[in-house]
Amino acid sequence: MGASKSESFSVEQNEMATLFKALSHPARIAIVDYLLTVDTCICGDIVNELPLAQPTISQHLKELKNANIIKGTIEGTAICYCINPDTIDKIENHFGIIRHKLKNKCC
Amino acid sequence: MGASKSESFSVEQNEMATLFKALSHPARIAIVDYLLTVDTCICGDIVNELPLAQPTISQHLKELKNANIIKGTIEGTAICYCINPDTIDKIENHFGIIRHKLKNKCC
DNA sequence: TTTATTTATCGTAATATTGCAATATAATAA
DNA sequence: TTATTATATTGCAATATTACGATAAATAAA
Repeated sequence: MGASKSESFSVEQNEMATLFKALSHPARIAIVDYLLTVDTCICGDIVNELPLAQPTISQHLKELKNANIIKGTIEGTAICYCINPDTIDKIENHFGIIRHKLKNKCC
Repeated sequence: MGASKSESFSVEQNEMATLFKALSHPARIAIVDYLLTVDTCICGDIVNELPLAQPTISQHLKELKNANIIKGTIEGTAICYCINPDTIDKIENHFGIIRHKLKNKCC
């Protein structure tokens, strides 16, 4: 094997797993961190900030975009990236539910 | 290649990526979900709840344990699992920081 | 048009993950 | 001791991820 048996789980479970997978690489965490340090949406100079080659960054950005964690808008030859607050809300909400359910537990 | 260049990123970035990786599989989300549906720590009958073989579940539990998302205490021949609220706090806090930083952004 | 700039895609090698049968380990019960 | 029960480990095949050089595509500037 090697492939996940994703069809065995609920849509919600797969959705959350997909979101977390998008955040499961230090380079992608670093990209999100960087997007948060600048005042406005930046026109992708992320390549200069991270110790990875341009095609690798492009690939990581694609994954973050596919997971709706970031948005990219074309600005001439460049692309402006920013974080999608809706997806952050979604994840926060997920942990809010976990936190609430944990209140009734023994630990 | 194939291996992550984790040494190129901060300890915090690697820590968060490791946490998210542990949650990046639907089976592991399902395990967390299940642990939240029962009133007390359950003595691992998770195998009966999920459509995966026992060694596969054991492997997923190991990954959740390594990431400190769940704790397991030996109870005779069985093991009682429960969610580690400290790690949930850690993740919630991470998104709290993101949320706070997003307040000053254009989007 | 030609050239430069920026980002995306292709191809591929190295490595990691997933899943499970078989087997091992550990604790309890008979 | 010898089962029995519950969980872990090993080994392996199938698949996915990561990284990057080479190259393509798209837009802007000269």
